[in-house]
Amino acid sequence: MKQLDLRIIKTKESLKEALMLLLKEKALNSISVTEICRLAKVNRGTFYTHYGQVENLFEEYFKEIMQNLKDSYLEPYKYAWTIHTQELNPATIRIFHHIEKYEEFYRIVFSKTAPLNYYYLLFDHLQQLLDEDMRLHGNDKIDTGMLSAYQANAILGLVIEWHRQDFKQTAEEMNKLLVELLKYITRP
Amino acid sequence: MKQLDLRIIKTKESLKEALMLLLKEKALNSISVTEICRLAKVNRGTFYTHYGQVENLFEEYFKEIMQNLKDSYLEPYKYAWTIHTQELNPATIRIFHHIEKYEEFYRIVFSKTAPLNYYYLLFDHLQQLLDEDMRLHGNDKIDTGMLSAYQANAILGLVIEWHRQDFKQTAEEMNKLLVELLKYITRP
DNA sequence: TTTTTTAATGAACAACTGTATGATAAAATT
DNA sequence: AATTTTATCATACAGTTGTTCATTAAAAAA
Repeated sequence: MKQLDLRIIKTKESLKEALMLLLKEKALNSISVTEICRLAKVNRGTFYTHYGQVENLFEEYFKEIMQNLKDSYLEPYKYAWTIHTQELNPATIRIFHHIEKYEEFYRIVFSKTAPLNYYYLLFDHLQQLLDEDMRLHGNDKIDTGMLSAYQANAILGLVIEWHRQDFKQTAEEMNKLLVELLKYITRP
Repeated sequence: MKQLDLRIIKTKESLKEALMLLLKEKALNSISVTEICRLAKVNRGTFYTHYGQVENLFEEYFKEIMQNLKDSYLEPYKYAWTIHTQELNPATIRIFHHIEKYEEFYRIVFSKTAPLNYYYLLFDHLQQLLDEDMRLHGNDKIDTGMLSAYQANAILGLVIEWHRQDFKQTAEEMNKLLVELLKYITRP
């Protein structure tokens, strides 16, 4: 009967809370283990029994956001899109709104110093969503795996451009832009 | 009359050489400043007067490869492609061969721990090449900036997938794959 | 060649890293 | 409630980091 030790839960919560506080002040790559432990009032050795480095702690936060991405996809629609229903599938439509909602988080994930791993993880989640959606509603004669990979790339490319332009567009505008681009590409 | 001090050149060369040696043994993110300086027989303080961190030293190597990417684009064709001349522009055709040539380098650049910054730098170079090519040979009624950004994303997405599959395809196969994908996308 | 400039050096510094220890106390098990 | 398990703790260690400073020596300028 393996029960989760309450001490572990408390320690992890303290560490996460400390990291969240620090992230509002400084960049992820400039936050030290010592700093987190001081703020969390947790022994430094204890940090190392759970996480090897600050990034591993951040990844727990990452997983939460990814779960939310998936959840928001399963939720009934509630955004202000209208025209794109036929042109974009639900997973695509929602990704921009999701990112808009967690802008602070994605500023970290797409910052210059962030490890490429976050990009890969995000890619995997997005591809999976697109792939599931295609198999449910799409043409089943095509290789959904390859196509979802290509589409995930296209969308993430657009998201990166969005980030580089400091998220100045709204999520709705990004959806429109994607539709325009697809129109241009598919009708040369 | 600002002349480049010979001592600086020698120091930088030693440091670079040491980094290159270490990169053959271990990952970039596990190489310490101390280690490089020990091997290069350069004082650690001297390292810090030129570079703030190991990544900055690596970026000099990065610039070299980017220069080569540009050079190889200006060179006359010498690869074994035939069919794609009408379907892909020269910059696109060459990128896969270039990456194949410097596979070792790109394994580092696309590794999970590599900072996203390398991706951004590579993107910028690629986009510039595509944009130049479009303005020379392409339709000048369209927004080449936006289009080159989209194309650079599509190609880099494919390259990332290539890396994740351990570069098992040849550069020529990657060109063919891109042509196939574009065909599929533009003829739905 | 001599003088001037300045890059490289060695040494020292506080702070952080990653790891290991036995002691303590909180939780789970009986 | 008593016992067992184990997470956390304080402490210590050698090694790395990033910085500073006076000294040395190599290069550039005169």
